[in-house]
Amino acid sequence: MPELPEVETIKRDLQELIAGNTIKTVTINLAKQVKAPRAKFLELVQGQKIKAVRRRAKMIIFDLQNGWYLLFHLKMTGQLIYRGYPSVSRQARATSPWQGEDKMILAGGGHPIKYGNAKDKKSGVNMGSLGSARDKLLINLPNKYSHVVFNFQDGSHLFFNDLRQFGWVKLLDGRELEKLDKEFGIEPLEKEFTFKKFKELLVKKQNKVIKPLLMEQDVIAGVGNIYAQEACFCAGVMPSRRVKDLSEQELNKLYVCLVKILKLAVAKKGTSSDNYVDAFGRQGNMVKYLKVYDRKGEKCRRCGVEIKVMKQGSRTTAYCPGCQR
DNA sequence: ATTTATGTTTACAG
DNA sequence: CCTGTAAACATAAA
Repeated sequence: MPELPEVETIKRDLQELIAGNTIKTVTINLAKQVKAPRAKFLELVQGQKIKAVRRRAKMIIFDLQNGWYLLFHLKMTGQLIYRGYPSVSRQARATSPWQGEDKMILAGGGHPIKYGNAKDKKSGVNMGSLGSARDKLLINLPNKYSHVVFNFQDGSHLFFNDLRQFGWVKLLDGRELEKLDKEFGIEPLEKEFTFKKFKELLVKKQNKVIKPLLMEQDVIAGVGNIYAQEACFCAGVMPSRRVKDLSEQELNKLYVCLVKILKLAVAKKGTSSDNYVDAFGRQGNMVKYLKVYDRKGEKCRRCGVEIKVMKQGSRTTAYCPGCQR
């Protein structure tokens, strides 16, 4: 699920909460999501302090004290949910809407889990009977999707949940991290992402179709299906256009729009729907600002024409026939 | 009951 | 090189 803005949101909150924490033990419930031999993983991770939390593309990186790096990819449905106590972070206590009660705070986030009325076999809890989004996340941790759990020295926990089990956690040394870093493109929220640079990158791919191109991780890192669609709408460009047919002005609009939308999405703590909760249980608010994504059949907020969809590769692209040329 | 779709990425076939 | 498709998996909606 999460694209750059959602991963950035999770990263910021985790940085605040667990940087400085020491991992006492790790519980691995589903070994295939840990891309390292179990013994090696435990050996190198348990007892380590987390020096910092970072993001690259759609990945979260923990810098460990011993020089190794923990790398998470949430793919479609992964979540990193932190459950701790107010004493863990004074600032977290001050800003969490959930202080008091059982004295726990929650942070992290990820894909919404629509529990519907399914029963959690592990706990026997009927998820449909639960009320708020908070209940759904808090009550049942670890739940049947908690495939890896980091238990900190101070008694708090970080749950790596993943309904569809596509996500992973890796353990890399410095050289491997550097190598991986090179496989990804430019970070669109960094200073070096100028229009000149954007144009340079795209011009190398003259024959490509613009919307899927925006999602290519080795060109621009972190842009996924939602924000690529939104950038095309904002620029008034049909997602099926080829780079070679785009004017200078259209390229410039795409650049300005992409940066603007990503920044807005980070400020709004990402896109969310249903019972999704982002860090601290606050809902991401970006969904209000989406113009085409998930709006098939609805009227364009700008021109009133009905939003249509097309398939590009295996991904759905929504667009406005009135606003996009 | 069956089919389809899902915010990701990779592998593979042509 | 490019393109498109399936596949990893679970769930909800159609």
